[in-house]
Amino acid sequence: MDPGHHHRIYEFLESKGLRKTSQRDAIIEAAFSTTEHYTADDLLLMAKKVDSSVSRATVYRTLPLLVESGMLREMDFGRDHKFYDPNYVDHPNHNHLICLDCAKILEFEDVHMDTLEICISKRMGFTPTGKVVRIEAHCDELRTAGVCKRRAVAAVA
Amino acid sequence: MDPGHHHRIYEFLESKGLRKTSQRDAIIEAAFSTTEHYTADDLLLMAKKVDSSVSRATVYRTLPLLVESGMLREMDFGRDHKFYDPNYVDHPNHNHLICLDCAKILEFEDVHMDTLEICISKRMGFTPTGKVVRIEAHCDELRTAGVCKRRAVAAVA
DNA sequence: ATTTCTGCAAACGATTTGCACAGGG
DNA sequence: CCCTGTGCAAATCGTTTGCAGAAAT
Repeated sequence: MDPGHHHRIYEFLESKGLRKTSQRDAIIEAAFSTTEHYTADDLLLMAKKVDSSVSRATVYRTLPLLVESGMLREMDFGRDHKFYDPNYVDHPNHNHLICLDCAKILEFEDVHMDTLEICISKRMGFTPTGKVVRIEAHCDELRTAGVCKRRAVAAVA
Repeated sequence: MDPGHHHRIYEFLESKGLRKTSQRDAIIEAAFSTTEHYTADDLLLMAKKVDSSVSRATVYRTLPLLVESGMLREMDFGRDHKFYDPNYVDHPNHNHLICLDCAKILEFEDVHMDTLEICISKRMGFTPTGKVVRIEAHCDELRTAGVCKRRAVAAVA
């Protein structure tokens, strides 16, 4: 993973008078070692592989910090738990398309969407700071060919 | 409220072999007596005003039915609890703009947004069934005039 | 009569928190 | 040293569920 993530996070922590610890280090390393979305519990497992002394409580205490730093995004996919998305650092304006057939979550960026966000907000008398766009859809390939080759390819498009 | 809501819901319930009860009646009446968003607990309070025998359990058991019927929409506003939106019957494609200054939730419809949903999905090889768009923004009037007259006007635009 | 519904209260499960000790500055 | 961070286990709180009686068909 990009070690720049560590830098940026610790800059943020330092600016808040917070300390560098081995547990936070492990959690941060785990948090940005993937481009997949994960739950708090997923992250606990990943962080434990780096440093087995990491506890669930520390993960739950660190997550809000990562979110506040802007490096990690909390997501509501309408499921039971909260998910976290580490891809906003590299793609700050990306959106999600959820395949109803295989439950895969695809990410996409779209300039028109971003422009529209601003136009609509202005029209209503607002200045937007961000948006959440989630499209739910069925896979065409599955319908026509009976198979969904996409299952393996859930990355930023 | 429009009594047609009752009809449509009971049609749905009947089609599933479920029964018409006074508690469900009270909950349905409460659920569509407003255009505001509410939580399960809010709905319990509203339903109790109609029929005080309604219990929290029944509200929680009825909500998924209303959602499944398509008359009510479950919403994640990124807050603690789930919210429910009764306005999808009349405005099936509406979206939300959340004012970060007064926390009011404004609803809006936009054809371009709907078109874009389809274009983006098609481009990725999908056929969309729905979308969730949430814009977070600051009120211009509050910034320039120091007051937000909008606080009283949270309706479909 | 049969089956679904209901209220109650207990259970659930993800997240939060109080505490006493560990460890960074 | 001082003060923040940690693990543990208990608490929290919205939501779900088992059960025995009530109501619908």
